[in-house]
Amino acid sequence: MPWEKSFDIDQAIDSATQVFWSKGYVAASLADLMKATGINKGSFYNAFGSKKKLFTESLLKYSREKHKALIKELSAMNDPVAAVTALFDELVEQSLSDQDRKGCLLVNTALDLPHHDEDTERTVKKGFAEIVSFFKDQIELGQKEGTIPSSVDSYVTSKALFALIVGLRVLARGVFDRESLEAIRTQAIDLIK
Amino acid sequence: MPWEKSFDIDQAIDSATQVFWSKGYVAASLADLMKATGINKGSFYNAFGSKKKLFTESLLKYSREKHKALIKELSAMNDPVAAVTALFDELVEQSLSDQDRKGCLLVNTALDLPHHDEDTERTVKKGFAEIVSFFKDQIELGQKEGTIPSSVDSYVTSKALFALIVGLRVLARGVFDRESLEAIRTQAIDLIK
DNA sequence: AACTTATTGTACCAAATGGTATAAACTATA
DNA sequence: TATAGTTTATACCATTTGGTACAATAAGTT
Repeated sequence: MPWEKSFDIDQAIDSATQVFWSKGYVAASLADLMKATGINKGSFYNAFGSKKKLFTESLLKYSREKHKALIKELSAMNDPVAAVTALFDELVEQSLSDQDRKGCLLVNTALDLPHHDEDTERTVKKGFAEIVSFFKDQIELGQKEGTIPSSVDSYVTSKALFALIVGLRVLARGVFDRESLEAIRTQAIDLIK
Repeated sequence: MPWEKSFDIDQAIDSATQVFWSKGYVAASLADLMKATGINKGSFYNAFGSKKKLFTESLLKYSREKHKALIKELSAMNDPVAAVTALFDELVEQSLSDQDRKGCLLVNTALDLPHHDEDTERTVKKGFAEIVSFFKDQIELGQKEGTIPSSVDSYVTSKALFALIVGLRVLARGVFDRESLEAIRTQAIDLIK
């Protein structure tokens, strides 16, 4: 085995993710991706096979590192109401502090789902299902603890909370200002009070 | 003034709208638009000036005819809870019956706002503001009537209801099934009960 | 019949698209 | 040192992109 790869493939995927994230799959050109990753065309196709395959890897890595990591952290709080509140707070702040208003890669991709393949559809659905489950788990945990009223329908409310997040992430891309985004947050938390 | 336009420009805009709606602005090519409208390239540029200008007209016409018309109709019901319920019902049914899963042109465009110009941003914001206002008006009307509890914060809840709609329209493009969409609807109505 | 305008078809444009091919240089192991 | 795989650079590919130019034709008004 001669000469190990001289560039960090993981870092390259991260750089590429930034491009897909801010431009979208179609608008992200090979030239953009090469520039961002700093990888030559030859090495690019040798390493990733195609633009599509790289996108798949980007999406998976994003889901794994951004989504799952956050959910895990929040679940560890062992305080359902605080965990849900923290998630909304985090997303509001994240959205407002991002100058590029990239939103969420999974949400952006979800809106474009009719133009993607089944692979992508599966990844998006799975990533989303994890968040809905997080909400459902937190609600049911809170109901056991007595911190969340038993009148809350965990099935209905977990899906609604998730829909609010999706709405928040879309509207944060240029329509809503801080005040309006915080209104969404306020109502969301109110759902489990 | 010789020879009036032989094709219906309004109908052409509608046909173009379908293309923008299902493919998105960037992915909608001139070839697609010419094929859909049945208009030759020469006439196309003579009539619309550019792809961008046609998109602007499409967006305005969509907002005018689809959004404003629906809101006006619902407001005329003079029954706030029923009007809000009807809006969510309508959107769930509309989303599920559309084979192409096009979603809402304004929502699709909103997610792409960072890549559009100020013209488009203004149109989207205005269209959305009208829906938020609709919710706010209905809530306040219901509170006067006594059909909606005064504990509801019309500012917060109108924005949250709108975020739910945006989430619903995104998720209806491939992630959520009927049951999940109806959960959003159920929670939405519960907000004003 | 003259004039004005709309329409159509075709040719053309430079630029960008995703992707392939290839040759040379480089580097680690055997 | 031979070898095998990685890198870079460049050239190339057909196709598509939005947009322009133009001549021919059609149709209504004066």
